[in-house]
Amino acid sequence: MLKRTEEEIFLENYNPREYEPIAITVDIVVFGVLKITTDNYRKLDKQSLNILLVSRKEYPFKGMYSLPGGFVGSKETIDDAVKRVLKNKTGLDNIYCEQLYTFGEVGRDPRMRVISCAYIALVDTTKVQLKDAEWIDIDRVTQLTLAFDHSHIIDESLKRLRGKINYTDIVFHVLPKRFTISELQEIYETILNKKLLAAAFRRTIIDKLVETGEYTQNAGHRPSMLFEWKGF
Amino acid sequence: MLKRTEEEIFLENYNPREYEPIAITVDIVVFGVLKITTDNYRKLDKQSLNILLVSRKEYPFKGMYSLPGGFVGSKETIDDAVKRVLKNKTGLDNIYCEQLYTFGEVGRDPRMRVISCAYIALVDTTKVQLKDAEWIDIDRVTQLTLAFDHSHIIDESLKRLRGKINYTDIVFHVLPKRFTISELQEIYETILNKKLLAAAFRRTIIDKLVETGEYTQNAGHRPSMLFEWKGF
DNA sequence: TGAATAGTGTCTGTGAGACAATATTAT
DNA sequence: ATAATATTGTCTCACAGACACTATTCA
Repeated sequence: MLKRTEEEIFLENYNPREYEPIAITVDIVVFGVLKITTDNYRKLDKQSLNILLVSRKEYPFKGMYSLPGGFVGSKETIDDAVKRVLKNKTGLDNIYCEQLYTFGEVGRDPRMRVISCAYIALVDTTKVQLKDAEWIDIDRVTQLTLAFDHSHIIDESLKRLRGKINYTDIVFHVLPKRFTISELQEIYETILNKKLLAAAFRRTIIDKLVETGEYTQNAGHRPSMLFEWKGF
Repeated sequence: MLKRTEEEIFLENYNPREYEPIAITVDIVVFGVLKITTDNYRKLDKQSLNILLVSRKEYPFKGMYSLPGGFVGSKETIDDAVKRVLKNKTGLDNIYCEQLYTFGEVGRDPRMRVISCAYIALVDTTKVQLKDAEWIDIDRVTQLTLAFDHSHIIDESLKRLRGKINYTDIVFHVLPKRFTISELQEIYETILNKKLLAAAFRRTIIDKLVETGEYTQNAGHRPSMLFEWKGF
C-alpha cells in the first residue's frame, strides 16, 4: 500500500468551509503627478508626485487614510479585482499596473485573517475622474499614519519604483502625453530622492523620446521642447 | 444601554462562512546544483541546475510532477508556511527564499478556488536530506508537463533569476562553501542561457570572493583555486 | 542687460567585450 | 611535448559624471 504524505492526506480531507477562512484583498498604490501653478502670469508650474488615498468611513481605522482596495471575489482573478477598484476610483480602464508583493502578516487586519495582494499603478492624473479618493503629496503621505500596514506597502512600492525606473519605461505612465525633459527629470529626482545632472539625464533619456517641434511658452526663460514617449 | 464598540458591531454582522471561501497556498521553486562525476579517475565533474519536484500520488494531476507547496494556515504567515514546507522536504531551516509572484487565475486548481503565492528558494544540495521530493534537471523540467500552472511558475522564476543574477548575490546560495570560478561561471551560463567569456567573468565577480589558497587536484590540467563567497 | 533655464561639447574614469599571452597540471 | 583549463594583460568601445560653454526667452 502506498504511503501517503501528510500534505496529501490533508488535501484529501480538506473542506474549506470547515476551516477558519482567509480572505484575500487587493491594495493599490496609485501614483500620479499633479501640477500646481505657482505663478499664473509666468505660468510657473511646480510638479509633485502623489498617491491616491481613501478616507475610511468604517471600522477599522475609521477616519484614517488607506490605500484603495477591496476583497477579491471568488470568481474573479486578482488582476480583475485590481481593475475593478481602479475603474471605480478613477473612472479609467487600461491603467498601467503591476503586482508588487503579497502581505500576509497574521494581525494586519483586526477583523479577521486577511492576506493582501498589493499592486502599483501609474496614471496620468489629467485623465482621472476621482471618486471617493484624494491625491496626497508623497511627502505628506510619509508623514501620515495610515490604516493597516499601508505605510509599509507604500514604502515597498517606492523601493520598487526606485529599482525599476532606470531599466524600464514605467515612469512615462504618470506623465501627460506631452512633457518637457525637465518635467521628466523632476519625477526621476522625486522617485530617486536625489538631484541629477541635466546634461547626463538628457543624454540617457533622449532616445526614448520623440520631438514634437512645439515649445513651452511664457516661462521667463528659454523655452523647452515638448516631447512624447516613443512607446506611447 | 451600553454603547457597543465599532468592532462589536462589525463582528456581530460579519459571518465569513456566508461567503464562498478562497484558499491560499504557497508553491516553491527550489533551485539546487548537482554534480555528476563523469570521469572518476580524473575527477571530472559536470554540474547541472535542478529544481525540486514532487510526484503527485492523488487527484488532481495524479502521477504528474508538481512544485512542493501547501496550504497557508489561518494562524501562520505566508513566510512561515514556506519555511514549514522547505523544512519538511529538505530537513533544513534557514534556506534562502524570496517571494516571486501571486498567481490567482480562477481555474488553476480544479478542486476549488486557490490562490498561490509562489516563492523562489536557493539551496546548497550537499546539505539537503530529501523527503518525498526529487531533484530534476532544469532541461528536463522544461520538457515535462507539470501539475497546475507550475510550468508557468517555473518560467517566471527563471526570468526572476536571470533578472537578479547580475545585480545581486543570490547565486551563491546554490553553491557549496568552496567552489571554483569556473563552477560559478557554469551556473551563470545555465541561468542566463549563454556562454560568457572567462576573463571578463572573472574580473566582474572576483571582488565578491575570498581566496582560500587551496586548489582543485587531479583535473588533468592546471588546477584552479577554490574560493568562498565574501558574504558567507 | 541680466536672470533663468534649455541644450551642447568635451574630458575623464570605469567597466565590459574581445582576444592574445602566459601558467600549471596530468598524461 | 601535448592537451586542457586557469589566470593575466591589454586594447577598445560605450557610457555616465562633471562641468564649461552657448542659446533663447522675458522682465
